Amino acid sequence: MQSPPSSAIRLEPFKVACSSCNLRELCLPVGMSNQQLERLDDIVATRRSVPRGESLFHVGDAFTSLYAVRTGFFKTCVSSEDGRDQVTGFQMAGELLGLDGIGTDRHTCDAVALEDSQVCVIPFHQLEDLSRELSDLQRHFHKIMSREIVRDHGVMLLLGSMRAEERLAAFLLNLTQRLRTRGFSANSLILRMTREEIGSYLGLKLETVSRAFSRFQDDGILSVKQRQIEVLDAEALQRLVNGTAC
Amino acid sequence: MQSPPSSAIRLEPFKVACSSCNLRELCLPVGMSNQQLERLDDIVATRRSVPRGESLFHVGDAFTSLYAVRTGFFKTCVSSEDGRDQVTGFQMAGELLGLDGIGTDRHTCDAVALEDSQVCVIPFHQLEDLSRELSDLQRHFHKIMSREIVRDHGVMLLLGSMRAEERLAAFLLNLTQRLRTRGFSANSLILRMTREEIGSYLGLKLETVSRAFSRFQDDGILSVKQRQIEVLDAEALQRLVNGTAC
DNA sequence: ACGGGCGCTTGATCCAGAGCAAGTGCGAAC
DNA sequence: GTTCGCACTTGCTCTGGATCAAGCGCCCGT
Repeated sequence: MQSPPSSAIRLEPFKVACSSCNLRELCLPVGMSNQQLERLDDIVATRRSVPRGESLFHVGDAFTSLYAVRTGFFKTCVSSEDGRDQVTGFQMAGELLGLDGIGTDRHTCDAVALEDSQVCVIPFHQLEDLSRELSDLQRHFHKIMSREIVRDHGVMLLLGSMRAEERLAAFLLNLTQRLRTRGFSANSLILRMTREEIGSYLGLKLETVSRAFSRFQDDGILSVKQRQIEVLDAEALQRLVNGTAC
Repeated sequence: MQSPPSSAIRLEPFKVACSSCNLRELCLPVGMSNQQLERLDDIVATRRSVPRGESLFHVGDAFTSLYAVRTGFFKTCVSSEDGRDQVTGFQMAGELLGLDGIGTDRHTCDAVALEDSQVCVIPFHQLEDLSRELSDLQRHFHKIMSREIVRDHGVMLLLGSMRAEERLAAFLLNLTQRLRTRGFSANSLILRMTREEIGSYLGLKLETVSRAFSRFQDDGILSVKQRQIEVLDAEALQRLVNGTAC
């Protein structure tokens, strides 16, 4: 095999074409005209493959680009001076990674692929330049950043005021909602992350997550076979999140 | 008094002039030339006064503008379907409010003045238009949004993995840091919010916050007289946050 | 000056979730 | 196919913070 140097990370310089991407309606270029899409295509010139377990970027890495997940699944995590670790989010196809780096020109979290993944590389300064010309692009980019802030507020609400089972219910509903948007079944999902990663995201220990899964199974709300989850009673999950089931 | 209709909220249409504002180095127009500042002055044409206890905006309000705090102090809070409430942040002079509204054209949180306050009204679409012309402004606005995301990640870390006293220590260090940036003493501060609001922000009950304050006072880390706080040993606070003092 | 109420403190008890420990099962490597 | 290791489950105990309850003190309005 005449493969590139033994780096786990491969750059693929061939054309990607936002204009023909089936994630178009989820990703950055929502609602842009074909003509505008061609301009975007010019700057989104490379993909990058990230094997399971590898990082797309690390805390402290120089920030140059945003990344749109094409295939696969990521987690982002921050850590404090002492080794404390916190998963701040999970990203699936069509979602953007790297917004954290804009503020300081350095990434402030790690982005780790939870399965073999591929991302589109979006050089940020070129995106800024282009968005000064295309107000639709500018508008949409601002909306994406704002929604990220709103999403984080939701997680803060969850972490600050919900009990363990409520947190897990909210998490599962959020996942199924996002899968549904992507055309997948809303009732059957395969978790890409460990119990420990779920726990970190939800501010719980892995045993607590495991117990909550078991409890949901006993109550007939879920069927749980390791990472294969069937949602049997989505309404019950919703009731839990709403606090109605207290 | 021939005052405007008995609304608690007053609009003041006279000129504010970012170019001569002493918050210039904290607020939106960081690092802009005088010529650029004049353009910004044109769109930031009004102030708005918000008396203590009143809201600048509510969940569901149409989003039209960002607000820069000129004087005073705000909290932002979100709430879930059931009455659960979560303070998502506290904003002081020079900080921006309203970024949450961009994503959906509706505000997703309440912004409440914790003391009589005054904000500059920044019509958002005009800001977008201007930032398409002034790349420095565009760049800076993106940095502000990104930093907000990074800040939220920090809060998630705090809520997800810190113990009560660590959370309060982190909160106090964050406050003193921001006050220092504004030229105030780093060791003496007056809290603008109740124990309950601190607790909501930190995912704790007000009794726990109160106990943590008492503990810090007993340990000689703080002097606490109601809302008047003296930081006697900032290093001890830092050690707590770092987990070194476990 | 004084009365009322809200915000705060402090004590006592309770409990959800952490921590610890002992398995179990599945998937990957040989 | 067998072995190894990691992810997960489950039981038991422990504890940090919640909850309940009582009182205090400061500020504000009269």
